[in-house]
Amino acid sequence: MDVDTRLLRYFLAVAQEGALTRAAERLHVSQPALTKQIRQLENLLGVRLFVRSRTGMALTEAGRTLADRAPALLAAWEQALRETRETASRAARVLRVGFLASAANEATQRIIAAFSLRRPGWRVDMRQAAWTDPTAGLADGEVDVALVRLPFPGQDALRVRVLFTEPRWVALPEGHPLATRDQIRFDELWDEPFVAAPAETGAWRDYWLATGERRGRAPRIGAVTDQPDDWLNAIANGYGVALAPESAARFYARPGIVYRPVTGVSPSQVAVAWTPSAQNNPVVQDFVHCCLENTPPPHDQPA
Amino acid sequence: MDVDTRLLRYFLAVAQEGALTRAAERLHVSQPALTKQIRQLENLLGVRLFVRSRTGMALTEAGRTLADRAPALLAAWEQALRETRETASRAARVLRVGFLASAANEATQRIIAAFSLRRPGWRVDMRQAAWTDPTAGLADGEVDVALVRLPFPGQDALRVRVLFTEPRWVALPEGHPLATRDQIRFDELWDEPFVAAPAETGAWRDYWLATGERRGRAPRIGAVTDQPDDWLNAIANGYGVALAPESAARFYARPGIVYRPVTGVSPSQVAVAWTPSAQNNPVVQDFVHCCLENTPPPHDQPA
DNA sequence: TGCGTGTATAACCTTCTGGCATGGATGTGG
DNA sequence: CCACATCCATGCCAGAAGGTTATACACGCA
Repeated sequence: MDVDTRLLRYFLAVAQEGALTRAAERLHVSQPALTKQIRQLENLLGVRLFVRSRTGMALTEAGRTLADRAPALLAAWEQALRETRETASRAARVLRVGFLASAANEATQRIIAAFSLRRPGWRVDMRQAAWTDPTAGLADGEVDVALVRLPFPGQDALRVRVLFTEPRWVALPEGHPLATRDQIRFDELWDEPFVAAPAETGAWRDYWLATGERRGRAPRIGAVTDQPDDWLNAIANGYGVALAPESAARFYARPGIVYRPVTGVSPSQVAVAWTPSAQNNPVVQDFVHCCLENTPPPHDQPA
Repeated sequence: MDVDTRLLRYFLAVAQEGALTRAAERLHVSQPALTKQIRQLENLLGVRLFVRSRTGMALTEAGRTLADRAPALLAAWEQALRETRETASRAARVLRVGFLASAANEATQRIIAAFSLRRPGWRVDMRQAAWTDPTAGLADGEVDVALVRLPFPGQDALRVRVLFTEPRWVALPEGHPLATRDQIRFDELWDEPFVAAPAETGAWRDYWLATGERRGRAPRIGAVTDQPDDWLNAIANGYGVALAPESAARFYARPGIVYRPVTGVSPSQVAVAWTPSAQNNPVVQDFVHCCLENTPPPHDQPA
């Protein structure tokens, strides 16, 4: 009786959403594909998991039983996966470092150099993560340690140390009325369309839309992108504006886009993060120390 | 990162056998198929799990890590599967009963009738198991309770009550020199070719070859079968002889085959078995009581 | 040199999965 | 009362994946 973790993920999504249509959306597959997969899972087990109705899909008792156990199964698999990868990188003397585009920026060079001095036999494998994964691969076990920006979903399950903070600016298309101003109040941007991160990034998306600083007004979404390049294009083409760390003005300068300081939004925090299981990995800890020693002050307190 | 339990099973088989060729045999797939699957698993994880050599496949450190965790993952899945199916059958008021061909024989009718009286609202779903599964579906969660013969592999993980015992006889082709004898000593059969169960049935196969009563002499295998019909044909066609419970003489009588009593082999035990998790399932316990009350004596002690 | 024991590759077939378009059932609002 | 929105199910097609057989390649050994 062989099952794919994919089937379990699909099943859980339907169980949680209570409807094929919404679950399909969340999973980025078409609704007919989900219909077929769920039916196949039921056939495989020989058990009806849902009762169908016009209002959606409701779990049967048996479905409830499976839905209760599936999350632990998936988590156990993820855990085994992480540990396997960690063993591999340790055996090969490779430290896998994930980073978000424009996370630590110029500090990165210094950190790597310092780490190379401290661990001469080790190689550093830098991996840039897509924006859809604000943990930069840490959640999947793709990397041992990551340079990230706070806050992000799942942050509580990881160990985090803040390295420094940086003001958030706004990126505007060149011809925008506000583009000539030296400084902009955030409330002036409330009604602007924003270029946003995909919905599945949750708290991350909200943070860069600054929903907390809008006094309850919903943001307008002009476009959704998940890569730096798409993001820049969307802004340059006038689909919307976007908040970005100050350093983006240097690292993502491009004709057609201007960056301006914004008041009234909290600064962005750059941090180094690792998994609890790497707490006792001396190489990871060495890297963390190199981060702390090669970035400007406010990195005393854990976040 | 989606994985199939099949991939984990394949991986474990190769890890345990230390060679693709032998593992492929055990898994009943071709060696090239296994080669591809293992490579795919490695690509999926981005980790080398084995070092290849002419002498076989040796686990890497990372492979060792995964091999240590995989059995628990598979067991957890099997457990969830069993519980889900059990919930389903309980909700539908169906008791799924597995049985081996010729397990309880004539007693079966009485047991079912008694159970129907005790649990009027319930339906009994009888499922005959293939000989390749001496647990009659209990191990996979296909059934809630099973009528089996002892001993079988995995018996210790289940709850078992012996119902009665039955002498083992021998089934011979009609023209066989011993076919005219009233009674046969087992040592007279030591050099006969036997019709055996498939190798993967382990202790079950050994029991019906009576390897324990051969004083260390290896049995001769004349044919391997996994269905009653094949088994009867193999014997009738003279590929070998086979031990069988006395009742087979009634239930599997057929021209070309004679059954004769054998001395020097222990009797076969017929038992009812259930999983530890069904220990508190009152319906299963009712069925067990019906078994005990509708079979001849020696069912006082748990086996 | 030929054989046995390993793994890898090639060519081919079948099954599975996903996407799109569409159908059927059932409420809901103008 | 009809048009529309919201569900899930079905049919059809393309591409990917798993399986099989035949064969290649590497090596130790008689």
